Amino acid sequence: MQRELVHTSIMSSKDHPTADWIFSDVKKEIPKISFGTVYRNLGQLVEKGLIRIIQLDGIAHYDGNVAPHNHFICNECNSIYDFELDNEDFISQVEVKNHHHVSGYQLMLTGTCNKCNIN
Amino acid sequence: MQRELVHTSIMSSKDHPTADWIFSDVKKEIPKISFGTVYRNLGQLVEKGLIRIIQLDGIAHYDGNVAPHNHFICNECNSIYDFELDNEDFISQVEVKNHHHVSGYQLMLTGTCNKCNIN
DNA sequence: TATTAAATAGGAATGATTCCTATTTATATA
DNA sequence: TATATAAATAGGAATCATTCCTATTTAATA
Repeated sequence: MQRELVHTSIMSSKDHPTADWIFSDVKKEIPKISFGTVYRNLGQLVEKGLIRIIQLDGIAHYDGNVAPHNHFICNECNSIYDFELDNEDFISQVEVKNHHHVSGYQLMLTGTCNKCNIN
Repeated sequence: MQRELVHTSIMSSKDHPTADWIFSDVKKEIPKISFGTVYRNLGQLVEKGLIRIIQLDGIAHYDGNVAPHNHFICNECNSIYDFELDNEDFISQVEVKNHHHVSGYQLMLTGTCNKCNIN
């Protein structure tokens, strides 16, 4: 089943690949795979909660890490780094101050990563 | 100049309108305006820092509020609310722990807004 | 094995956005 | 003011990621 190949492709790439990249990658194993199949399986994997989708400048990236975490995008090398926070008090802040009920969030920082940042 | 009309259209809409919405809105004043003009002017306004762009499910929304603030998206009515935080210690957390240099960020919470949330 | 359901390839269709070009409008300069 | 130059525009074609459609293949089940 191609769905598993799509899944392992995402998991093995420690990056946050696009549908296009995944397509090319899986194609190495199954040359006849089609774009439709990749997208359909990506959708199903997202629905099952096995992967996450990250919209970046209007194009979708996929993330095999479904544990709660955040993303840092380097403006120079365009790498996407994961990071975790010690406390996420902004959730309770918003619930208390604005009386919304928060069920999810996405935090994305941008800047220069430690590799590009030549101090 | 149409650029100003595009700008005031965004400012007057207290929402976070899409290019499509802005196009329709400005069209009321200038029926001959084209999509190309709207997009070109939106791009220039973003470049000048007069508006901000928010990517949401792969389509661009525009925000006339350029002061630092965050967004809450209601899953039920799809409204986008602005909110501010008292402290944003996640920036220093990431700079200290991951040694990246942070120059900007985007925080987006999702959930049920106080209007949809019938307690 | 026969029957039914799910998955697939391939390509067409869609929709947001960008690009291109001839024309119009604004700006600067003599 | 008249003229040259630059910026802005309309309109539509082109692009690109994504979705949709359909005939065919594969898997699951009785």
